[in-house]
Amino acid sequence: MSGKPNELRADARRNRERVLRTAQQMFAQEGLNVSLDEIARRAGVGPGTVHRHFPAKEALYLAVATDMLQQLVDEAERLAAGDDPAALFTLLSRMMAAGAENAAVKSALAAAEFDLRTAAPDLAADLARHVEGLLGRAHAAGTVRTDATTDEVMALVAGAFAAIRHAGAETSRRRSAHLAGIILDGLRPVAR
Amino acid sequence: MSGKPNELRADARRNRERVLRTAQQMFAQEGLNVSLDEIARRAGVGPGTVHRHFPAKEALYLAVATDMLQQLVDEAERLAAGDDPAALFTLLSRMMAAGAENAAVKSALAAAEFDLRTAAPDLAADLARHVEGLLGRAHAAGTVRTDATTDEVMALVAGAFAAIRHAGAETSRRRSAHLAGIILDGLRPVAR
Amino acid sequence: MSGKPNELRADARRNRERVLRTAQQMFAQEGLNVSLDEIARRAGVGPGTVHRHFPAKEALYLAVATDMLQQLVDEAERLAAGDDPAALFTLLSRMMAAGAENAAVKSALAAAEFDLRTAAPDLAADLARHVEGLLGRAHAAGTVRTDATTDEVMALVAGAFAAIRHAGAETSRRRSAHLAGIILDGLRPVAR
Amino acid sequence: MSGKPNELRADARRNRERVLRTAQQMFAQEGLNVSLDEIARRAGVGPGTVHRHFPAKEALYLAVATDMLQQLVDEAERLAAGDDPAALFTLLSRMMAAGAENAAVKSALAAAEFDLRTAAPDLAADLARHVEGLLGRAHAAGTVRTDATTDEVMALVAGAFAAIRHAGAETSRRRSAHLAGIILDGLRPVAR
DNA sequence: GATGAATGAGACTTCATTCAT
DNA sequence: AATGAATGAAGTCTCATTCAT
Repeated sequence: MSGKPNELRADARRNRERVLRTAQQMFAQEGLNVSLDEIARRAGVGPGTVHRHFPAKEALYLAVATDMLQQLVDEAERLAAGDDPAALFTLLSRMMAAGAENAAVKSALAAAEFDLRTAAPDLAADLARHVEGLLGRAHAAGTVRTDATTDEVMALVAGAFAAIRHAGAETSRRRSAHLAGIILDGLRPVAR
Repeated sequence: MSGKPNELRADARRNRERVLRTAQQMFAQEGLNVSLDEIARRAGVGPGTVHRHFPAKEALYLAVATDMLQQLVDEAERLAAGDDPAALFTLLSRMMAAGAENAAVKSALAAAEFDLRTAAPDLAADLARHVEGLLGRAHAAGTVRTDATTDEVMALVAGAFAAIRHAGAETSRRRSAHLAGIILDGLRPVAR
Repeated sequence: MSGKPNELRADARRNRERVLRTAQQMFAQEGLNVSLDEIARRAGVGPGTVHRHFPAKEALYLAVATDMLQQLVDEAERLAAGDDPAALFTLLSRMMAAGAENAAVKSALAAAEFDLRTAAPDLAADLARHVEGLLGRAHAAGTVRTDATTDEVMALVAGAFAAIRHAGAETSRRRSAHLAGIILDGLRPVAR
Repeated sequence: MSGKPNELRADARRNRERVLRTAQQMFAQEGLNVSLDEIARRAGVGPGTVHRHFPAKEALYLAVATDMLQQLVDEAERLAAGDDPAALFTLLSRMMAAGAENAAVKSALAAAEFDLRTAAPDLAADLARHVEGLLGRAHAAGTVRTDATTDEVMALVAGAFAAIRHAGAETSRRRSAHLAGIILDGLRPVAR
C-alpha cells in the first residue's frame, strides 16, 4: 500500500534484471534457440518467474532488443545535443564498437525475422531521427558523400556489425575498429 | 546392383535435389527453425526420404551452405583465370548482388553458429585463395588501399550481405548496388 | 488477542465470504478448472488470501458444496417441522427449482469425483434423514409409489438437476417446472 | 501406393483405436483432467502418437463423445426402421442402460462445457430426429403424455444418466433399471 | 492478515529421428 | 528407395502452493 503502483518490488526488479541480462548473454552466445528453462536455470530463478516477467518468448526477445536499442538512442541524443560536425562518425563508431558483443544478438534476432522497426517502432524512429539530424549536419559540413541517405547509413551499421562478427570472435578491438573504419571511409565524399 | 555404387538412382537424385532447393527457399523465408516435416511436405516427399539423403538436420544445413558457397567459388575461379585488374571489385560486386536471396540463409546460419569455414573448409579455403590472388593483383595495380587484408575483404562481403538484408526485402536492385558501392569505395586507396 | 480465538476479524470474514461467492459463480460459469489466481483477481484479493482461507483447492470445492447443501438442509428442516403430507413434493420441487444455478457446480463436482456424501457426511445424512421422514409420511398418505426408496428419491433429484441443466441455460422457469413435474409424476402411485 | 488413400495403415488404425478406448475409460474413471501423457502411457504409445491422431485435447474429447453418440444414433435408426409403437420406451431404456458406464464421460464432458449439440451437430440432429419420430408414433398410439416435447425427452435421458450415476457406482443393473423406469413412468399419459 | 512474487511439477504440443510397411 | 506412422526428449506455458514483504 506504499510506493508508486508502477514500481516493482525490489526482489521482482532484481529478478527481472537478472533474467534480462542472462537472456542477453545467452542469445549472444548460443543463438535464439536457447530454452527459457536454461535461461531460468542460469539466472537462478524458476521457469515460472521468467514467465511472470516475460509472458512469452517473444516478449523476452523484445525486451532484450529494446534494451540494446535504448542505449544507442541515449548515445545519439547526447551527440545530437552537441555541435560537433563529426558527430555522425562518432555515433557510428560507437554503435559499431558497442555492437561488438551485441551484434550476435542483433544478428540472431534478425535471423528470426524479428524486426526492431516493427517491435519497437518508437525507439527505432527516435534513433533514425537522430541519425538523420546528424547526417544533415555532416552533409552541410561536407564530411559525408551527398548521395548517402539515412536508411543507407543505418543499413551500413548493420553491415558493419555483420562484418565484425564474421571476422571472428577472437577479433581484437583494434581490428574491429579497422573494419568499421573502412566502411566509414566509404561514406566520405567521393572526390578523389 | 548395376552402375557405380556411388551414383544415385535417377529418382533418388531428383528427390535429393528437390529437398535441397526447397530447404534453401524455406530457410531464406522462415529461418532455420522450419521443421523437416514441413520441408518434406513442400518438396512432395515423405519425411523418411529427407532423412535418407540428409541423416541429420545439420547435414541439410551443410548441404545448403555448401551449395551456395560453391557458386561463389565457381565465379571466383572464372575471374582468377582472366587478367582484369579490377576483377576483385567485379567479384565482390557479384557476391554482394547474388547474395540478395542467400543473405537470409547465411545470416540464419551465422546466427546458429554454423561456420562455413569449419563445415566446408576446402571450399572456404578455395574462395579465400582466389580472393587473395585477386587482392594481390589489385594491390599491384594500386586500385585498393594497401592496408586491406584478405580476411577483411571477406568480412566486408559478409557486411554487405547484412546491409542489403537490413535495408529490407523490398530494396530494389539499384539501391542494393548503391550500398555495395559505398562499401567498395571504402576499400579504395585512402589518398585524400 | 481479544475476542474468541475462533472468530475471524471483520475484514477477514468479509474476504472469506467474497472468495466463496466468487468461486461459486465461476465454478458454475466456467467449470472447476478456473485458476485460483483468476478467482482471487475477481474477488479483489491476492492469491495468498485465497490460500489462507482455503489451504488447498479441494477445501474451496468443499466449502462451496457444503454451502449449497446447507441451504437444502435448512429447507428440509422447515418442512419436516410442519405436517403437510405433500411436503415431500414441495421439498423436491424446491430442490429442483433452486438447483438451476447450482446444478452446474454440482455436475462439475460430480465429474471431478467429488462426492458430497463423503466430503460432508453429516450434512448429507441430515438431508437424507429429512427426506426419509417426509417420504414415510407420503407413503402413509398414499401419495407416492410404494417401491420408491429414499436413495432413489435423492437420485431423482440429481437427475432433475441434470435434466434442467441439459435443457439449456435459456430454459424458462416454467419449462424447468414442467421437467421437474414429469419426474415427480413418475413417483406417484402406479395405479393405472 | 495401394489401397484407398482415405484408409489408415493397419498399425495406425490399431493405435488410434487403442488411444480412443483408453481415453474413454480414463475420462469415465478420472474425469477430463487426466493428462494426455497418462493416456498415452496406458495405451502403450508415445505422447506424439496421441497428438498425431488427435492434434489437440479437444479433438480427443470430440472423438470420444462422437463415438458414444454414434452408437445411440445407430440404435435409434434400427428402432425407427421397425414399427413397434413402444419403440420410444425401448430406445430410452437402451440409452439409459447403455449410459451406465458412459454417463461418467457424458457428465464429465457436460461439466467441461463441451456440448455435443455444438461439437457434432449432425449426429445430435440425427438422434433428435429419430427421437422425434418415435415420439410422434407414441403420441399417436397414446402411450405417452401429450405435453412432452422432443427436447424434454432428451433432457430426461440426461437426467436419468445423472440419477443412475448419483445412485453410485456400485448400483446394480436392476436398480438402474428401476430408476429409469420411474422416469419413464413420468412420461406416460397422466390420466389417473 | 493481506499481498503478490517465486516456485517447480506438470500440462500440452512440437519435431528430429527411427522403423515397419 | 520411398513412405509415413511412431517415438520420446524437450520446449513453452500454466497454476496450485509457498514465502518474503
